[in-house]
Amino acid sequence: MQNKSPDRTPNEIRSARTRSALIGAARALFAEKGFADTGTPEIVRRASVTRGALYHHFDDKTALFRGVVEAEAAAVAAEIEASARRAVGPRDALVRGADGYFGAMAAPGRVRLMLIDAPAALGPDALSVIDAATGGGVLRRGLEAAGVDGPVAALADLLSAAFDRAALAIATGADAAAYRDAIRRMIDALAPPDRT
Amino acid sequence: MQNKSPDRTPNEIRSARTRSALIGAARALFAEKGFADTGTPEIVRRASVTRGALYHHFDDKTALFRGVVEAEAAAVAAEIEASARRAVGPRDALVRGADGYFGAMAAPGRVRLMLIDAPAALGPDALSVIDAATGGGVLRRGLEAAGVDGPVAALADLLSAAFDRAALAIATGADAAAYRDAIRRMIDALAPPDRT
DNA sequence: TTGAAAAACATGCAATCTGCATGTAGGTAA
DNA sequence: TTACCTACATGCAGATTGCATGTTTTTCAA
Repeated sequence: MQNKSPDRTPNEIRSARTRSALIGAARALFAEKGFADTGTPEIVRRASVTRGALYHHFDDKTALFRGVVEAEAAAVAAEIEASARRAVGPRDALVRGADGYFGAMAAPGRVRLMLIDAPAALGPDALSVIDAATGGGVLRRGLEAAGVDGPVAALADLLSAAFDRAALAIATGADAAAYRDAIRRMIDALAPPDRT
Repeated sequence: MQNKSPDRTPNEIRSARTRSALIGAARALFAEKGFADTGTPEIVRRASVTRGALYHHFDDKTALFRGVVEAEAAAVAAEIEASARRAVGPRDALVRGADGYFGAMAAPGRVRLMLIDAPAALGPDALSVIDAATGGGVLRRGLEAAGVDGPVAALADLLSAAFDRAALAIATGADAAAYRDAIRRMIDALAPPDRT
């Protein structure tokens, strides 16, 4: 991410530590018990911080959750791009990007955070903004690069929803192979293999 | 729905009235302000009922919400089946069913209730049960009837997710035509038109 | 018809939680 | 050193949830 430049002032270091402790504690508890069933007293207890510190760094409990989700989204996007970078062509990039996505979404609790609680707590618009800046954006560019015609933005959005549902299904114990196969089939249907 | 058979006992009538008033008031408020931001005092005020009556009929606030969502899901399923019934073949049934779905999801607040708040409040498993008994089930049978091979259950699930995302996008002001076109394209890709 | 039992509600309370307002300690800059 | 600012601590007010405990209708059998 960002290296701890040694010339940071003590206040900046303190703030970063507190913020990080809060994000970390909140991530763990939100992932385990859900956003609604986790109270701020429990979060600050786990972070070894007071509620005052929380409300100094974040507007409210939802803002803290937003911080958690943004960090998760950034991690997922990084893993997708890392996978896609190893691709040989645009269609291969889609397939490899999909692998990267599923690998990233296998992180414990991530499905609950990003796909279950985030839409309700942050609202669909805020979430789509985060998505566009991370996973959704690369998917759309991937479709365009693969030469898909038609309403590419809408197609990318729908395909993104299918990805999410697949990750959700796998996380809740469904047959992972079947869902990966189904996703592959969708990609093939939209971006014909013979095109690459 | 169900005709008021004249031989119902007064208690049954009273209970049904109270339940109905609660479901109706809750539906309106949950749709407008969301599940988390609606308190039970406000619900019972609108329903002209006391909180005691609420907790007599429902285990908790979440159970009331489940009642609302189940009613919504039943209404959506009914509209889908009504549309699909007019189809001439299995593939046409998919397309007409899609129209029915989008028509049903245009009901004010329904997207928020079913696609935003329900997953977080009821949990994905409870929601998938409701979905399987309503929209998801007909979609899967539709794909099977259309002769789709492969992991049909997974494909139906992913396609269902795409439908949901399209309804969400349209409800939040996206280009409806583009999303309907994208859905049509997905159906065409999975169930080739020449097959019918 | 009546009276006991059950169903359907009504009321009040205890435990929490959230957000903020106000107070304090440590850091910064002139 | 001093005045100010950032980062945090503490306490409080309002609201909410779920339940425990009354009260009022219905039911049903004698």
